[in-house]
Amino acid sequence: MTLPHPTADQISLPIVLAVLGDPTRLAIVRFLASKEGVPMNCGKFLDLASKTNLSYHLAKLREAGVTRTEAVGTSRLITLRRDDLDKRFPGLLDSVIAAAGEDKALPMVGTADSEIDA
Amino acid sequence: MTLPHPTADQISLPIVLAVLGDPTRLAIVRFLASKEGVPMNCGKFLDLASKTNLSYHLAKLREAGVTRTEAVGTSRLITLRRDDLDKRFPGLLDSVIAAAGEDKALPMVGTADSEIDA
DNA sequence: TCCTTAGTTCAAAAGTTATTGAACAATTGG
DNA sequence: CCAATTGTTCAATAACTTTTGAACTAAGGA
Repeated sequence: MTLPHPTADQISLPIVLAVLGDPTRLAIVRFLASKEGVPMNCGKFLDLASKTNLSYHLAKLREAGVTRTEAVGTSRLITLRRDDLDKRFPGLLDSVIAAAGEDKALPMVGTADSEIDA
Repeated sequence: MTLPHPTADQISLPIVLAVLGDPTRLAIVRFLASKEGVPMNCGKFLDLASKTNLSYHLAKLREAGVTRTEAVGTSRLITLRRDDLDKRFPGLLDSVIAAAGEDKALPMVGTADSEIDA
């Protein structure tokens, strides 16, 4: 089962920028980039926002074409759409991730609690 | 006379992205980039929005640190803050401008009328 | 089957941003 | 001085976005 995603050519620059221009979503993207290749479920982001609110932000990221979300059981596996973003907007994702990596003001995933599992 | 601008280190990534995530402002930035070095006055952008609305969008760009605005007579001379943006977020401005350059959906400066003056 | 875990949906409330018009200020040219 | 040009401010409104809680669905394990 796959949720609705834009095709690569439907991805819009102003929408991507607006979606990344929110600290919570930028923190999500930074974390996805830091674990690139490893699909994350929504629970990984619970120190950024409530479950309901995360559902909202993750939908925004998916609808903008920034992330890909795959439903597996009751989970959603979330990955960056690096290939499509690089094709559409070369260099953009990398420069955003690099800049976000330096940003002490952004909220952090994994500062709150349990690094029980790896 | 200079209007209030953030210092280079006060420029915030999410704020810059949010400010660029608006089609009117992105069109302004694309036009500034296409004439880089040549300071533009507000009137150059009148085919994007009303005078009042432009004042609002140009203030947003200035307050975010994306543009520099210098008051000269009754005019405002507007330039991109490329040096500061490149220092803070290397590669970001270039990738945004390149992507915006391809974007047929963005509004255009100079499509409406008078190329009377150069 | 029943319970838990994982996440969505919905409607409401709160907050923010964009757009408008009318009135204003400041500079410049006649 | 007067009028035109250039742009700002203000208050109102419209339009969107974010956040919330309660209710819900769907899968998986005991």
